[in-house]
Amino acid sequence: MADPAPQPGQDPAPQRVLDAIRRDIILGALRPGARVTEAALSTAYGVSRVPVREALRALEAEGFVESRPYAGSTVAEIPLDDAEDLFAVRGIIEATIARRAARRAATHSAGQPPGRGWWEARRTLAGVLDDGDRAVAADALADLPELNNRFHLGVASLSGSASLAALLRQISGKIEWLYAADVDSRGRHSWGEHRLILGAIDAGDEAEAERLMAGHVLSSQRGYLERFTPGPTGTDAAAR
Amino acid sequence: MADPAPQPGQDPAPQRVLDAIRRDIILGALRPGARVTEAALSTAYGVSRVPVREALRALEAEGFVESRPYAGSTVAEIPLDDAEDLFAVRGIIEATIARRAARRAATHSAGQPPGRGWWEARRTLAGVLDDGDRAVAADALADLPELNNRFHLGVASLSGSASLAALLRQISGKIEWLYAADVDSRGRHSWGEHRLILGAIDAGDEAEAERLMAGHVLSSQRGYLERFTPGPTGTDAAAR
DNA sequence: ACGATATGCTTCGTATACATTCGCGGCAAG
DNA sequence: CTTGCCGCGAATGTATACGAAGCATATCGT
Repeated sequence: MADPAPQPGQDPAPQRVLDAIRRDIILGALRPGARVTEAALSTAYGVSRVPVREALRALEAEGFVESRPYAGSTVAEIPLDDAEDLFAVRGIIEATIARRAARRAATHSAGQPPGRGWWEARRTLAGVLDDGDRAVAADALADLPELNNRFHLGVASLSGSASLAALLRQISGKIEWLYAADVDSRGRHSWGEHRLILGAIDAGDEAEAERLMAGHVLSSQRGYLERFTPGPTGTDAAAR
Repeated sequence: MADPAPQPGQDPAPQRVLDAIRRDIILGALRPGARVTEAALSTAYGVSRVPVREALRALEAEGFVESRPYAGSTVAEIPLDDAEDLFAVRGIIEATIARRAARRAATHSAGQPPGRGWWEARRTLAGVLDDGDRAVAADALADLPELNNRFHLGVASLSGSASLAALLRQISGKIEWLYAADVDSRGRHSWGEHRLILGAIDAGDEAEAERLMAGHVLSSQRGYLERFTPGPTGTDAAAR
């Protein structure tokens, strides 16, 4: 069947609201400390208060807003002081994910059938890499952060671990928040590493995949710290 | 003033439902794959469907249930295959938290005023340690997992990093799920280490706090693996 | 002038009612 | 006998309405 109307057109609405609010927070449209009221959001997005409530609850679980009963919700503070530690944790998570993905690829090469969504994830990943290469060639650096995110989430899908993928999603959002308005930063210099990582995964080389991913995240961290911390001594460079 | 009504009686209700459902999942009352319907939960807990929806959305963010639009929610699978990796990631997070807590304690000792909730968290932690010692002395091992959890979350509060605390909460829930019905396992042998850790934190010894916490988590992991994996070779010991 | 109390508004929490969609059983055609 | 289609039932998604709790401000008394 060609699925005459299988496309729901758009996600169920709480999802859209959730993504929209999170995007507004990450991109700075909603500043930390700002009060976010249900009524305002519901009118802004043209939905009822119930979906907004669910979205706020999810945002709270993700750490983007803080709520107190009967006291309302406010946008949380950007975790500037946690930058180094967040990068360190992300490094471990991503490296583990890469290793798991490589292991799974090796298992599949041995003849065992891959999981249900494996081929789909693998194909999506290939498309992401091609899109990224095109964006780099066209100097469309504004698209890179989004593609970068999709690449790393794609590798998480490849790893087959929902737990690790969820952790990555959470911490990745925080780090994206750190980059804030600095959109065109994670430039082309690290994009090329993606192909190497995926190559190691496809080859089933666990150690190499883990090593490459760890270095990839580390270079990202280096780029961030060089740009945002005042002094190299790194005492308390908090912009707080 | 002495806060005439500091005790709100009970948590706001969505919170209670959330904790109750999560507890049912972790303790096995709700088995993986089971369908969880809003109506059933609302009647079971005597609340409306809206708070149940919020709880389900939060559970989904935490990875305990999986939902598809218009298709309902089901209890997720226990991430048995992720045990090792989850412990590894948890080790990094907890060690980082311990180091941060020690750094903060050292800063405070230098004369700077602690954050708002610091003293409260520190006092709570002391109480948890005492309660745990009493439980150990009375052979009330059933209380230890809960106290263990409160200790580690307390240290997270001491670290002052909401981001790391949120990550710990998430991963800690997963690991608690792994232990499942094995309630009286994380026995007394590792409880005594808590006091050492807190001592290093109070002394402001970052390196020691980090080292002790890493070893503490590692011993917990050892205990888990020894109990649940069939063979020492560790091929594919998945109970799947 | 300062503080405590009281009042009003805003916001959250909950319940009820209606629209939309998915899954499944039955039925008919090949 | 298999296969495709159709209709029904149940559960989810959404909207609206109402009661309860906090917070801010204003007023009154000392």
